[in-house]
Amino acid sequence: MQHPVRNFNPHLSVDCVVFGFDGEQLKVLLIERPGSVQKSDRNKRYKLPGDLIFKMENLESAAQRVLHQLTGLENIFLRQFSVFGKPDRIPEGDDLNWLEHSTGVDINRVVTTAYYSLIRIDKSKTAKELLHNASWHNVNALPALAFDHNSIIEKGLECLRMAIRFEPICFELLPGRFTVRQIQILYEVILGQQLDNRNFRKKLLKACYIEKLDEKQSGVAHKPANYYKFNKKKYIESRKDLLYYNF
Amino acid sequence: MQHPVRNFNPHLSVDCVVFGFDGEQLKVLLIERPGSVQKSDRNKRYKLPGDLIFKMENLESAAQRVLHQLTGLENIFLRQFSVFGKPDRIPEGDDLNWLEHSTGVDINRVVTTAYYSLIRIDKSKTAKELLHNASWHNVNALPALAFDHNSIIEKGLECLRMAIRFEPICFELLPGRFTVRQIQILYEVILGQQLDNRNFRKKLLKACYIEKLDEKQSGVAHKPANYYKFNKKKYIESRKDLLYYNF
DNA sequence: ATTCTTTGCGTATTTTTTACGCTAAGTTTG
DNA sequence: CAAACTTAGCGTAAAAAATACGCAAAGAAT
Repeated sequence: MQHPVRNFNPHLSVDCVVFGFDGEQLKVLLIERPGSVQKSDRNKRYKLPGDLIFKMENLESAAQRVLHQLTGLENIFLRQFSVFGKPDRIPEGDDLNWLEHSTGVDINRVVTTAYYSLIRIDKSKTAKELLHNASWHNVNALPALAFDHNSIIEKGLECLRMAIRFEPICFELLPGRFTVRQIQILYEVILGQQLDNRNFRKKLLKACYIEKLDEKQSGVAHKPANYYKFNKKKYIESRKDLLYYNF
Repeated sequence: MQHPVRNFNPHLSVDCVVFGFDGEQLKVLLIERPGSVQKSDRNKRYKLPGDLIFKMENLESAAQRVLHQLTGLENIFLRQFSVFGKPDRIPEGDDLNWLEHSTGVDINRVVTTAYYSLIRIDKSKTAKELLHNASWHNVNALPALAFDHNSIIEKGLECLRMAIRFEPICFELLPGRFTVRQIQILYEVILGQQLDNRNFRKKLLKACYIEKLDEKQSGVAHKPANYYKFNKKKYIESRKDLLYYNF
């Protein structure tokens, strides 16, 4: 990823917290920094996928570019959730050295715009990910990361948690067809709380944009579940005049 | 506001969408740009309060600084809601000229971090605001603003609207003591919808952090209403274990 | 054949929301 | 000074949603 230096804006970057769901746990995609990392950094060899942006590039385009290079996917679900711009967020020393060395620019401070991204783990091209030393990590058991990337993930998770309470964006994490249980586990993992399966089912299926398919699971060691799919069009329509507030 | 140029980071700014509530309408605080604005800009002479940030300054501190200078208030309620960083967001021509002239720096692109801020209109020092050519404008009838500031306000309003659905931050817009009706009107203005006064009251007063005071209105042409206050401590406590999700 | 797990339908109870009716307490009007 | 007007604030009845469970059914595993 050594681009011609003159095209980069050395002050601006994007970082992506890429969430994935393997059916059991919520995962985050991390990059292992190559090469010149010294001893003191041994326990910080992972970082978020991200990059400086080109001089004439949109922030969101930069995020899409990073993710496309990493996973091969296009039009990934992305949501900007915060900016991290403390003057000292890239501490002097190894991290700064590494960054200056790999970009070839003197850096005063880098402000990074953070996005979270939801992808279907099975869709992303594992080969590509491996090419970039990327790997999936359980969001509840992350290593110490470079820069302030642990804080970024934490905040991203908080925003995701907030978001799924009011819009069913978690379908972005599931395959096109899914069972009720799959969604329930996903909700349980993100919210960090067990839910009653019968009540969850009732609540979910009341939504007009969850459509029952004519397909069933097979090969599972219990009664096979029906598959459903998410109808985005109906969802958007149903939100047209939603009023709601709480104290 | 002509600071010594060398202390500024010419690539980074903050802009604040300052909301206020006058009892009837939601207002936004706008600055009238002084001096050298040419004819073609006549209809864009207003902008959001904002500034470039100092080289070693935190983003949020910069926002607080801008608002302190403007209103005289400290510890203002601030929430970062978005970054605006399109390469062309400050169009060439008059706007860029104005900015380059007033900062004395060649600017490639300025990424601005946008905050919305909630203040009690009566608390802000009107004299200071006038000193900075600031004035309150009805959020539903804004003039054409400089740069992309109209979009910034629009997005800020959207975020505020989203936020008040789940946390009662709108108390930041009201005086320390208030009547049920005042809050209701505020909700109606922000949500853009009329609400039934009896049901609104029930819903509001069920919240344990709304405390009835021993004071009543006087001098109104109808039955005087009781005053209430918002107990922040109780609010925070009550949120400790709130689980909630919707489809 | 028995056990085990999850599915998926159902029921009963409580809580919340919604849609109103109506009296009370003040000011303003005539 | 009484009547009109306005918002406050309590209440009720019906509908909808949330909660807490029971339980039979469909498969795989033993």
